[in-house]
Amino acid sequence: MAADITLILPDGTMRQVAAGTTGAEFAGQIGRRLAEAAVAIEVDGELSDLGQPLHDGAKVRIVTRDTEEGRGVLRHSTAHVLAQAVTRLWPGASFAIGPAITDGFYYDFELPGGAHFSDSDLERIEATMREIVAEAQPFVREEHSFEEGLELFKDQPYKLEIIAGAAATAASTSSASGDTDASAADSAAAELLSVAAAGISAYRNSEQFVDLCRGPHVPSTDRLGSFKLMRVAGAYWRGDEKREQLQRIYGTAWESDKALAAHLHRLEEAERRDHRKLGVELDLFSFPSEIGSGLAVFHPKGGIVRKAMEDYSRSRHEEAGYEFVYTPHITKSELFEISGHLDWFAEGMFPPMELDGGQQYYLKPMNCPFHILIFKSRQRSYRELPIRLFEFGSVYRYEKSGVVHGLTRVRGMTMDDAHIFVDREQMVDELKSLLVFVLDLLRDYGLDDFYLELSTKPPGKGVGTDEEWHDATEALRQVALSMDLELVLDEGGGAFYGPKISVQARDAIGRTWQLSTVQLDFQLPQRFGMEYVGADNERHRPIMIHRALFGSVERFFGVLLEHYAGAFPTWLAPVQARVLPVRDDHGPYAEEVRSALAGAGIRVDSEAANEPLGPRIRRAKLEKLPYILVVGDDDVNARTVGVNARGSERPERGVGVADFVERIRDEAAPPNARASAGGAQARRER
RNA sequence: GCCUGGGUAGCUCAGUCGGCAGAGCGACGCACUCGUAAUGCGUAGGUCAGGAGUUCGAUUCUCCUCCCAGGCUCCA
Repeated sequence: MAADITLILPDGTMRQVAAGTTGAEFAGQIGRRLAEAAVAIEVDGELSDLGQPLHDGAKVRIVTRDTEEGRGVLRHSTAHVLAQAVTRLWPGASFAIGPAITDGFYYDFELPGGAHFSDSDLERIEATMREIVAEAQPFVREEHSFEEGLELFKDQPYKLEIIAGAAATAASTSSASGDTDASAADSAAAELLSVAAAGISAYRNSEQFVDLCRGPHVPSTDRLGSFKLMRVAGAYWRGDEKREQLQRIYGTAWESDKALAAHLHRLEEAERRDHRKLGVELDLFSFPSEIGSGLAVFHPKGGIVRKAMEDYSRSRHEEAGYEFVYTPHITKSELFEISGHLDWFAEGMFPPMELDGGQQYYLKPMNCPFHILIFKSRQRSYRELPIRLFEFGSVYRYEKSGVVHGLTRVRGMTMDDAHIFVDREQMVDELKSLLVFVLDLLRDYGLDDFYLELSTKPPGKGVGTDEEWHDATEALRQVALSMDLELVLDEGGGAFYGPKISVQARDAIGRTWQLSTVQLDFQLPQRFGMEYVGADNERHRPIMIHRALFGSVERFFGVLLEHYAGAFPTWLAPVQARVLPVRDDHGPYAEEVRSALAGAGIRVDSEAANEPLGPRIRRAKLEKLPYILVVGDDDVNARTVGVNARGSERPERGVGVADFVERIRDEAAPPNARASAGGAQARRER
């Protein structure tokens, strides 16, 4: 007898269902498989529980478990199960927030009596979670007033704080919704706040367990199961280092065991590529503890790779009109007083050393002031501009002990740093050619999947004229668009001294790295009183562009190492070919081949036949050499080599030595020196 | 900087409830002379991260320092 209601499907079609139909029932009417895959329903653009009755005229879309939204629901629901398991095992535990995150979820806890989780606890917790899943507990939504909420969670101090915050927000109705706090913890808490404005919602799994939450959730815990707890970590309440430090448990959850297994496999793959691990295995670099945290030494093989990277960069910079400069590693404090670094970057600097009767000297954290002094060393004319000063400049930054990480976050590094000084008219063209140059060069190193991020003027602050900001920002934007790359706007995210564009690269397994930055600076020229004499015979202030392509050589080395999983392309490989004589008496011929290759500029070595061929091949493969050349009786007779190329199915036999030299010589050359013109620049010019 | 967990041979890791330190791989030596991802035998290799304390005795227990990992905070 209930009248029908009409639902609007995503494709615009209408569907009549009985009044009071829930999302779950609606999904069931469309199909059993859809009902099984459903975890939530979007109603008029908002995610909602499947158990909610639908209203007339609702625009609905079933959210299935194998979509990002669906996984988010699964992960969030799994986080609740985690919290329940912890409260079962540790009665009296407080739980704070537990959102879904990329690939998984976490929940923050405080255990009674200052207890803490250990790794073995994760197994116990996971076992308890599986019990809760097996119990098929429903997720029941409850709506409460703030007063009821305070009573309901009276033993949960963190929940009380969230509710109190929500009540306060609700009270000041017009409070701006734009909290731009970026930390995950805060935004997770903020989401709870915003939906709680009219009271609070909670989800109850059992008599004992209820959690403050906006939802939606899966109908029952038995819809969960493809999860794994990953690790325990510390985290500050609300991301504030002055507040309580809670215990955070991270987990991952997926729509199926298969998807979970695939994720775990991806993690293993990433671990296999970890540059710290490869650095040891391939004997590239190390971090001797005698030197100190975050300070790397490059071994000979790493040195070859690094030198090849740097040499190529130098050669391209030379072509692009840069001039090379060299500056010292330490300086009197005066320089950084003028630049302002001591005002706003002192924490990131090593403490000063006191010399010459009280004079303070600092290790440099940046190269820019030095390059400015080179500019200022004599009077400059507009005819000289643009001036492009390049340096592989070593800088030292006092990174806090907890942030040092492999080669990607170090305390001593070498920046491929350049500063370009231009006048207003040149600025736009210079930025355009610069971005083209940056992307070309990165492509030559084998990265080719980029997106750009443009950071614009922070509201209410900023040195330089509006016109300068506008021109520079527009130039950056135009170039970004003309590169046919995705452009992400970071509105108002620029530094006060100028707009910035950064190049983000995706590596071979899809991770993104922030690499190059191009930063306009309207401030330092002013602080240093930089000038040039213009065509009008007046003095003018140049505009300064800071730019680093690699970021730091160390970091870029680490990125490339992971991108290639240690298998560097031939031109970067520490050893490009190894000659293996099959038997002792092939040794002299092997040496002849080695010498021919070495004479052609190839980095080649050989390994005598002290062992069977198999193990020697294996060793060379583990070292990820591009080419293994096997020489035996046939080759000695025919003046050939057997070529076992990295990545090829089967070795080639009977390749003439001269033919092989021709072939590898091209590959071994840097991209701009190849006969086949393989460089990105050459490709673009064709 | 904070939280938690670590540091044992070049690498990966056992082990020691406080009583002479172990394996595999690698290195080195000898034998094998071999056609595309692990030949055999043998040898060497350790201040159990460093320092202090407790103890008859400390790699093991306690404290401090250094270094590493995963997070949090930070990344101008």
